[in-house]
Amino acid sequence: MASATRPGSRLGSDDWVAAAYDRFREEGLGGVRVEAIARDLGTTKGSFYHHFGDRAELVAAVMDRWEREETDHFMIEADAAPGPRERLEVLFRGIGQRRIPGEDSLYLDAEREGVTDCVREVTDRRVAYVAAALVELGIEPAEARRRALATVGAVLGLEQLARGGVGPIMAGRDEMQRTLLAIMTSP
Amino acid sequence: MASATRPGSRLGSDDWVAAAYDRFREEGLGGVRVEAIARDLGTTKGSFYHHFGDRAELVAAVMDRWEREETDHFMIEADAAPGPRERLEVLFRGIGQRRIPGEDSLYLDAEREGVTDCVREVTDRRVAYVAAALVELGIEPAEARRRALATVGAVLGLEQLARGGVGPIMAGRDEMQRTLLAIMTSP
DNA sequence: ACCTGAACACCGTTCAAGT
DNA sequence: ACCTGAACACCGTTCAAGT
Repeated sequence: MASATRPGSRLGSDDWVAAAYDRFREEGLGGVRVEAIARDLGTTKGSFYHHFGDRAELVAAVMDRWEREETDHFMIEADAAPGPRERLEVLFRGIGQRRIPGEDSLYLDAEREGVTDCVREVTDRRVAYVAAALVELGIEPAEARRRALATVGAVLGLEQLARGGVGPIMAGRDEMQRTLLAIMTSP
Repeated sequence: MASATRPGSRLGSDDWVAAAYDRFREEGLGGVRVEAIARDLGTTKGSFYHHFGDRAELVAAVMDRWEREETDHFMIEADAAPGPRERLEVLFRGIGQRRIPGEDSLYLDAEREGVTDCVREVTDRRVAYVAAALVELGIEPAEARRRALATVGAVLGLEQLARGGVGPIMAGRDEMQRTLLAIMTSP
């Protein structure tokens, strides 16, 4: 395991978070299991409860790190784009994309794991960013906000459908993004 | 439990499905647990494996029944609407709605539970129905198909966001539906 | 043909006992 | 202050033994 620590030394809560994050990266939140991580660390699951109240606390710590590290990359990328239209293209691509395998099921897992607030915050930021771009394109703020919500919702929903294998989505991903962009920016 | 059978009599696989469906209704697929259902039926979990190969088979049977019973209601309702526009309104409302608590997490659970094919089939039917209504409104078939996908995706995605509590979605559900309808039917 | 009871492997959580 | 080891309750799955 990537996070194996020098054996013999005692563990801190950060060691548990690091090992948990490794598992999240590859398997999603479902992979963040106390007993399995204890195995990764070469210790017993009993010792876990000297660092955390329960598994939910560990999951929350993992999500904190995820939000800090993996969340704003494509907004930074979009900022470099010349105009609002190009910015939207980058955003559409970015919202639907997953950088690490663990993110694949994040929206699916968030509710069951009690981390909807974290995911919501990230989504809020994205909606606001899309809305700002639409305002730049001449759409009035209230309508832009509604369309931004619809857009982000559509990208997430299509992602969901694509995983379910509905129709030609997987094949026509770019096509769908162009369609969305055209519809959402129409006057 | 609703499905408690006359005690003493032996059980058939249909008894297991009935009891499982009761649990699905109230708790979703996550509630379909062999040991818990055995308790509901007043038997042991060991006996379950004389009727099914594994839990996945039971889950598949539950989904079969769900697809037969809960899936086409709002299309029938929509058929009664006077025109395509009214039909779309009924559809938008219907797609986002859940009739039983267990459906709340269906899209979330489908992948983990290996029942994406069933959900996909239902979604396919809905996309086709929306596309047909858009064609009736004068949009050419290929574009109608793309927009129908975007629409169903958006409704599902917004549902997901609403559960996560993003922004004013919960408050402005009707408003979002009107916005979607306006955007998707624009020439 | 169906069922029971125990077993096993995997979880999360608690806690007495050790260092 | 941290850790181990065993325990408990909950899962899915298997299987010998019973009816």
